[in-house]
Amino acid sequence: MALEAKYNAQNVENKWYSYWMEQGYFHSEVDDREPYTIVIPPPNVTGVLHMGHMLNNTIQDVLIRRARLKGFNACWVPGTDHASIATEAKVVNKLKQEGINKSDLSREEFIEHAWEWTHKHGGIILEQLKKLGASCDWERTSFTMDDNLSASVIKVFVDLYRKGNIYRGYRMVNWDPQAQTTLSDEEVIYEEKQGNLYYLKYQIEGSEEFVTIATTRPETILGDTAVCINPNDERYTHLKGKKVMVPICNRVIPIIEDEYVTMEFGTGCLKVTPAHDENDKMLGDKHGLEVIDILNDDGSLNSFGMHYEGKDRFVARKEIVKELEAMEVISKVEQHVNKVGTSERTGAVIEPKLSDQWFLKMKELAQPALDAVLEKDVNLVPEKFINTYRHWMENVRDWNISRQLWWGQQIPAYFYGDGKEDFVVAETREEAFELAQEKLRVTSSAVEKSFTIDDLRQDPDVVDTWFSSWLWPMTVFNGILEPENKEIEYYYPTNDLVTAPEILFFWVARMIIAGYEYRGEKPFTNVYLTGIVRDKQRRKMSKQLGNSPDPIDLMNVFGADGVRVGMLLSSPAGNDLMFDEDLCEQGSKFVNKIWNASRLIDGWEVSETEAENESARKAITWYRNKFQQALAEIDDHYSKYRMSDALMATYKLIWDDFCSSFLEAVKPGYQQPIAAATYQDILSILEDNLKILHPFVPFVSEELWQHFGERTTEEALIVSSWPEAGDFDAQMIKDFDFATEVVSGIRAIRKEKNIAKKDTLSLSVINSEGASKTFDSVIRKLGNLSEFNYVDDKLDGALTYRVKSNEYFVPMAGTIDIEAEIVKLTSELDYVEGLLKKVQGKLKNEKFVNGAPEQVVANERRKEADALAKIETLKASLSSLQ
RNA sequence: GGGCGCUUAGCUCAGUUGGUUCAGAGCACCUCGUUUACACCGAGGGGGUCGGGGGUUCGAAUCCCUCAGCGCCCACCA
Repeated sequence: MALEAKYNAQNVENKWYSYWMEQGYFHSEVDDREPYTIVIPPPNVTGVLHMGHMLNNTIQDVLIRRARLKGFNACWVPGTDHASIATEAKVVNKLKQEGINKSDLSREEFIEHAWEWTHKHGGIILEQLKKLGASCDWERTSFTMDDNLSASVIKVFVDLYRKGNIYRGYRMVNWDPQAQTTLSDEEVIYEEKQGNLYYLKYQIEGSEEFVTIATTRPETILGDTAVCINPNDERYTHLKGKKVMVPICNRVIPIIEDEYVTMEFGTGCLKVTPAHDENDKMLGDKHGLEVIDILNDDGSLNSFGMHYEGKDRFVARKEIVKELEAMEVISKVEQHVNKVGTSERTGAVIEPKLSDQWFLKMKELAQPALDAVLEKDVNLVPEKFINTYRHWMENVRDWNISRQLWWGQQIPAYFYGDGKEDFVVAETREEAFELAQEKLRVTSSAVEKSFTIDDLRQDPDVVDTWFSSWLWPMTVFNGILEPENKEIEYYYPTNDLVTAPEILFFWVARMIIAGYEYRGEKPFTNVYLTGIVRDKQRRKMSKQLGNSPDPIDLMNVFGADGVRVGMLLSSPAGNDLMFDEDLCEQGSKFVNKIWNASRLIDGWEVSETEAENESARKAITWYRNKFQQALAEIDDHYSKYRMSDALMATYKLIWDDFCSSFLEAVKPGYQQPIAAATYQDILSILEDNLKILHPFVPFVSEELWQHFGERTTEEALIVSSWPEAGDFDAQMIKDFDFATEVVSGIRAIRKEKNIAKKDTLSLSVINSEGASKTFDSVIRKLGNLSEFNYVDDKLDGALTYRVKSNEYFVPMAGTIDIEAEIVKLTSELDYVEGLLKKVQGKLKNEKFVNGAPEQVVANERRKEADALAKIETLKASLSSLQ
């Protein structure tokens, strides 16, 4: 059956994806081959596919498909992340719409709702990836809340605790009043916001005098426990040792001295609120100040807020300013831009808050992970991220790993008493009970008889989502619970990780840390950092802006292959991708081109008796060389993770060399059959083309591959082989390029003289020793020449053109525009004479002749000789015309 | 405030150690062209003082200095 005139992406894509799945080509099992492994950056389980995923997963699929073709045991592990904050927020929202508050539910009930939500929405994104053609090993699909993954997280927590890496600390943390949980430093995004700087007067105790402080957060004055000045500030020497009264609450607080205070900022007097500012906390610790927390967990003021109790911090701020104004203690209000931390997940303004949290010491753990990258044991692509990585790792801070949420792995700490230290950490409640009893035996004279296992209270918090995903490359192979199982030993370390630079610290760095800690080995060898997908105005694509096209729609319009090509056309590693649908259109045009070229071949009548055409034979030899040259380039690009360049090299090979040159040179005349031998070679060339196309355009390539041969299930393109690299004859390729230039000359004349393609012409060239005659037959064919002669002298009354130093003549039966010809030749003469002058000037320069390498000088001399010869010819031509 | 990076054709980007075919590619644009795969096409063409200035060198997109603009990361002086 002949190929359809129009390529139907939808049908073809569904057909082959199903076939690939049925045949189990995506599935990998441990065997004798060398493994090639990628673990997917797990998208949020309830997320939907966006353009970032498209870019990311297209790259991964290209890598995995090429590895499969290269004979590796290719394994791409898919999965999803439970995304504790994001998912919990969605579930809370959904319940709210049903009139249910989270606080009305027990933990178990809430978790049940969360699972329900997960099962309903989870995995949609993975189904969408299938449409893109992602050749993941779906049998290995993992979820960060799977039993064994959760168990791994608990095991690691306990282990790190016992090693002394995890501790519980009363520390300043980032509090999200909306989600009512803490966040890690990395989850806080600082945004510049226009605010006010209020100058407030605090009365000095036992005096009518005032001291003026500056603050951006007047509502926190109720939590003030000191005013701080710089001891070197001569303006305030008289204040030393004095006390001041906080307006409204009239609390008397000391004036303390610390060089931390910047004398130039504001008034040089700083109010100190240890409960609500990290630096103030530091001052408070240093000077032994009281800590007064004025806020509730939801961001409203508590009883220390006095008559503002119950009011939100921002409402309270406005109202307190009014009250202070009325009291006439505001001396000035300045416009002030400051950076406000907001929650990555909820967007709420975060509040520094003191609380008991779990922390992981990072400094020591980070060291091997830092060395790994600096020593290129783990390669970051592009390398510019090494600096960023180093900077972060060298200054890494302890990681707050507890979250006040229910959706996630509950922290395996069990409290048995009311004291802050009355807890034990264990994998199970039973184990915890034993430990607790032991501890009680030590601390109290007798174990309390009434103390039972049910009296243990497990810490209600869960661990940070990243505390589960940092184990991902290990846990997907169950490498934590069973460190010596066959799979982890075979697949780990994985090869390439493809992800966004935004999560370099959240995830990538931590995976490297965990890898070294738990396997003594890196989790992956190469990290390909993609850019951010932006729109034409360089805005980041986001739901809120509504500037992100729906990937599914795109694939419906342009086909998955087209979109894949579109994603890769302009996205070097680490560079943002300015997405434009035109790129996808270009992609689908490319697919169309491949399709039509195949249709041409498909339509030929093959004849066993037909003699081989010389032009075709020569073109086949040439293309095989050209293919090898391109393949070397493509392989080189791949080795450097230059995906766009690999694609572009493939694109040009197929479009320019294969379609425009090769097919034109081999195609039989109208309704002529093609020689069987020629045809077979063309088919094998087509097959090689499909192989290198497959990673980029898996669907159309498989469709054509299956069309042009009877393929058993073992012979599908997806599991065929990447072409072997081989030598190529560079001179032959140059000779062919020369031939196409000769053809271009003919075409130019046809155009100039309005001679149709179908009318044959005659071409003559002055016999020159330098020129290769290898592709004369191709010139004849592509130029549609009736004859192609070598002559000793120039032909009169013929149009002429030059290619390099050869002069070509096309005898014209009709008349030539002598005037125009003279003008043309004269201007060319001018140009060459100018060039000659320049070259000779260079050669007269002794510094150049003596200083430049011989080759360069020789090249200039050659140019000079060429120019002189050309001038000669031009002058001769001119004189013959005049 | 500290660190890193970028600036090459209208757009997105290549340009390895300064030197031959170094000023390039794709797209866009312009001209011409549909009987024999493809107008989702073909054949041609125009377009850049390589951000500005200075320096090193026989020679600079490439090395150095400086100025301007842009971006990212980290820190967070109320």
